[in-house]
Amino acid sequence: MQQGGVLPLIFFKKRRYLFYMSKKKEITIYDIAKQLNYSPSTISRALNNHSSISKKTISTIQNAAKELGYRPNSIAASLRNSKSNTIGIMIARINRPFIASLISGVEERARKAGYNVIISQSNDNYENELNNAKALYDSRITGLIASLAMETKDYAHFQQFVDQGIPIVFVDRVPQGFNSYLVVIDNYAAGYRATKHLIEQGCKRIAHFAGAQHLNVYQERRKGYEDALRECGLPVEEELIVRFKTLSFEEGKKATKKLLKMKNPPDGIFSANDTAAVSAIIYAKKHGVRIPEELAIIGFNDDPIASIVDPGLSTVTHPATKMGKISAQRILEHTEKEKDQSITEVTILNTELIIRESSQRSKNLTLEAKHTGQP
Amino acid sequence: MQQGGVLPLIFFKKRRYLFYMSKKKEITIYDIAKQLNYSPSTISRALNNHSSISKKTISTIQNAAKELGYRPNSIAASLRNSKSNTIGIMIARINRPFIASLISGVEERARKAGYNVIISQSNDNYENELNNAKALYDSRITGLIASLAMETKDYAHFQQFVDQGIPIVFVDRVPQGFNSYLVVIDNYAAGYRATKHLIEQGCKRIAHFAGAQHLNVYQERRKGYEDALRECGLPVEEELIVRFKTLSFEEGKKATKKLLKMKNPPDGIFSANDTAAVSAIIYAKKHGVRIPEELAIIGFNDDPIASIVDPGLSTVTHPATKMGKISAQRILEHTEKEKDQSITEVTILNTELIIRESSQRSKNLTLEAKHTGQP
DNA sequence: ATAAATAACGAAATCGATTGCATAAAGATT
DNA sequence: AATCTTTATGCAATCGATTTCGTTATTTAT
Repeated sequence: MQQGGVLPLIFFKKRRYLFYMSKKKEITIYDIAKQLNYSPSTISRALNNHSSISKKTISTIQNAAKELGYRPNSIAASLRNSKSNTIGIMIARINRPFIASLISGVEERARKAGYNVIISQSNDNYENELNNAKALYDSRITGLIASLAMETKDYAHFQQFVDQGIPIVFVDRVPQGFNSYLVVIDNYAAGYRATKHLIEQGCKRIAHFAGAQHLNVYQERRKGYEDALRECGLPVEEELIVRFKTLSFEEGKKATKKLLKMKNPPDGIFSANDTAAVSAIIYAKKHGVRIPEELAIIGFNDDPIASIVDPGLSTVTHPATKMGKISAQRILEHTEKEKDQSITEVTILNTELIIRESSQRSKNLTLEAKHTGQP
Repeated sequence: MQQGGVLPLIFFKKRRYLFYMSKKKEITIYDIAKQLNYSPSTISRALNNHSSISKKTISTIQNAAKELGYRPNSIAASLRNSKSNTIGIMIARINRPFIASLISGVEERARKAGYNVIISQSNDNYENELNNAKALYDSRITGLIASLAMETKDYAHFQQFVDQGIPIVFVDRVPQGFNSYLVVIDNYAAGYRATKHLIEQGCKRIAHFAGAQHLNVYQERRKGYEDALRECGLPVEEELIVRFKTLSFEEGKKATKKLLKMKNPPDGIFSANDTAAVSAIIYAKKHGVRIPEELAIIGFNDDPIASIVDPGLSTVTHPATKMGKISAQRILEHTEKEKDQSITEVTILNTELIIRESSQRSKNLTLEAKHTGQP
């Protein structure tokens, strides 16, 4: 749909003789050893500031290393140590705001500790997830950070990591009954609060855009929604719970259309993501339904579009970057302490309701508060 | 701003004895060799379908390998081959729609070829970029795909890759005068067309939100803008060219405010990105300026927010995913053919204007066309 | 002053896969 | 039958860093 053809141009520039001779020789600890008349063992130890090497020798060697342009070969070290200072990430899609921020957090924390980050995306396809698991395993990653593909219902492909003592951190979309680290938000509480908020705004018939129910995140959001209704004495009506496959823009439009056509249409929608919620706003607006007066809407994730759509979409913030950082942290700690993975440790992060105009019926927010932050 | 505290819970589950004994032993080619009474050489060759091994032996060995649960140790192979089947990515920030899609494209293409992808982000900081370059270099990546940090004006840290024959593909934000592969769009043409479009819509005083001018992308967009004006007999006025530092939402707001306050305010804006353009739409709307009638606006990138803001933002599409795929492809080809890098090969991708309501003065688009695709 | 302890460093094995060279056996050639 | 190929496989070195186990000096303790 976007982009067009490809116009390949070629510019020739002067060729440098160097390139045709050979690649510049890599300096190894053996080269340093020869140069300084030390053994490679000593060089290695000196470069790692080992205590058994005298300070003088250490500085001599480190200086020489710098002088010679020595660069450690981390692959060799990885082989010897049989681990690679690399954290693997398995997610469904990189180009989703939440995931991109998550990855960003992982990368930031990991790199600070001298780790590399390998990414792999499944496009929500189980088969891909399986292959990616193999590839990451074969790369001898130090730890795995994973958020399940939509299709994934079986977790056998994660066992290989456990068998090798490689820690796994599941984030957001997590499996059930699999020993690992979990980093999640309290989806139940968030769903509950979002729904409660709509009720407080006077909604009596609240619909729910529900995601695939075999995924913890969507199931829990729905449960929170239902319990909030029950607790406030409102009926849970099946016809108001729309089961989405992917919570896409298109699906959201269709769902909204169907809901608005009902003889007794809802006066509020809690959507399990922002994309569908925004499509509801746009569709409703287009068809003359006033938001939030006739239809109050709240989403989930606080994607950039939430603050841009008009009226601004109320939503639940997802501390994506922080989740990434914590996930990386779990791996690092685990590795440091050489813990085993026969325990499940759960980290639950707080979410926050962001109330914008799409659900605010009582008092009006100032216009200034409307578009905060930079999308 | 988002998220709150952390609630760490711990669930203990039954411990499995296995974990306390030892990690499951990894199967190597030596194990297979012993099992089948072949030499490791033969095992290695058989697993790689080497022609000098008989078909019978190959199938025997491959079956045994599967049976025993053999998993190749790619680190060992990397060491021996002194390259790692890994493509490194250096970008400013992962959580930008364009970049995330770019990475997605790289990952997809690379993984298909059995390559891993390591990411590193500089946060637009030169120092970080430098360190990331070192880290990636030390990881012995097969090739590098890089988009420059905002601060970067010196390219010496890329020379180490060249010296080792490691191909570099610069994408989008590319350096000048550095032998490498380039994958870019025609920013000049895009800027020209975007501006021309505004002129065709009747704009006489068109402002430009310009990005940092030492970066090719922003410089070229500006030049396209200026040449379009000149060609149509319109004056290029310095006071209408706003020099942004980061093209952020906040900056956009400030710039719009300033422009609208002028005694002779502009009737059109060509923004070098969507974020700033969207902020202009929102600010202008808020202050009663009619879009596009009084102020026509066009952005750049086609971020999701562009199709969500109301009125929809006209913009220039950036074939991000495709650029990523092509970049990966360049690395793969280079590696396959063992080319040298004393040539600069430029791939220029087409962009397309997407006309939405923010710039469409003459005929109205149908509402249906307004929100296409899923953001 | 002599045994004991410590400091500083080296030799060599190791991690696992790859590959140039050698070799043995079988087949082809004259 | 002797020579030459071809086919199929093994030997051993190699990639570069790490680490165990020694081996020397040198210092401390008795």
